[in-house]
Amino acid sequence: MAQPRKSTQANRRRGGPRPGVPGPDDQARGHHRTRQAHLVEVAEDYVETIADLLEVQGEARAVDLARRFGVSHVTVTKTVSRLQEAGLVTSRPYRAIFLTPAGRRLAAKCRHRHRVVVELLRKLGVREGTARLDAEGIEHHISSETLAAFERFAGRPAAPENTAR
Amino acid sequence: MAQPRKSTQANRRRGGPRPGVPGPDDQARGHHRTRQAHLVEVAEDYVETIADLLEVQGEARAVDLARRFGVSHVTVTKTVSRLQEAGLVTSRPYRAIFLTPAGRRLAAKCRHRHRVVVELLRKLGVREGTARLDAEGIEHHISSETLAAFERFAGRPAAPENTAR
DNA sequence: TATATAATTTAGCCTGTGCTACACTCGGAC
DNA sequence: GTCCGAGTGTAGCACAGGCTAAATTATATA
Repeated sequence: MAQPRKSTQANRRRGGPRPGVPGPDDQARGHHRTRQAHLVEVAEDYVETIADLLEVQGEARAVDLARRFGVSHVTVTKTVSRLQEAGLVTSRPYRAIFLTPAGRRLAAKCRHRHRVVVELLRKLGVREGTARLDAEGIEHHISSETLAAFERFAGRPAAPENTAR
Repeated sequence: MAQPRKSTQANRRRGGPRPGVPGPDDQARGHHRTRQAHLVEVAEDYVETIADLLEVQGEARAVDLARRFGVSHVTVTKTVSRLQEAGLVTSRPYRAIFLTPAGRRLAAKCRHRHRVVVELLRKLGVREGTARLDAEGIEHHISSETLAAFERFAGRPAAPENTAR
């Protein structure tokens, strides 16, 4: 009932064999996004979508966002009020939702990043629809360094066969 | 106090001008990951890390996972018990955590995907450390089609100038 | 003007993921 | 054989982000 235990626990305690493990700390830094960063993702998705709606139909309503995100309007309302506290959007009772300057800045940044990701995927041969879908998930996890790399690649003559541009 | 409203609501009701909007439904499909898929992400992160630990030190303990993820052991315990219910891991009180066959399969898949993403980023000129960090976020959001595209690119003579391979 | 309908708000519930504090086991060392 | 400390478990809290149901408001139209 206590087979594979002995050695390892002692090892850990004495700082035993930890060959090529990434190391507890920098791994933690990477994964620490798990919770905190999720809030950022949500914020980014919202401001991006709100910006879209504002552009297309002049205003963004909770019900529009709910349809876009596939959630109930109640969920949207709660999230929007959090974003309002964060200073990204403005909303008054029974009125549409608009972006603050900070919200507009964030939206612009997200949009650009989103476009870059889509273009990269397209250049790699991913179909339009899939590219858009995947980009929505990927875009939130791209550092500025990676974004720059994507821009370099996407903004180029591209791969041999896709010379069509 | 009610300027930009009149027209738009009427428009929406009558199915008015919705120029190039992605359309409520397919957008929703894309964003619907927001909640449900987060569970998948967590599961993937856990099995991947557990697989790592098993390989390196023969067993995975809650405290190791907690250190890796930068969370408390309590959080790990709760998540692990959920994963156990999902049939991905096994764990007995005061004992180490192991993977079920399903967990091993998932871990293998994630690992491969992770490696592909890192390689792609490297080929695009992203530094090793950044590539690993970004890959952790990106890997959960790439479809099989995109994965295939990444593999094609990462496993090829690469771009014109990088003909070194 | 009155009313019907769509949108919004509010209240209340659930689950996931995080925490601290405290109790308990297990294994190794004395 | 006991005891100490690291690792685990449990209780209880907070908050994000889902939901339904019921009440309220705004707008367009009859």
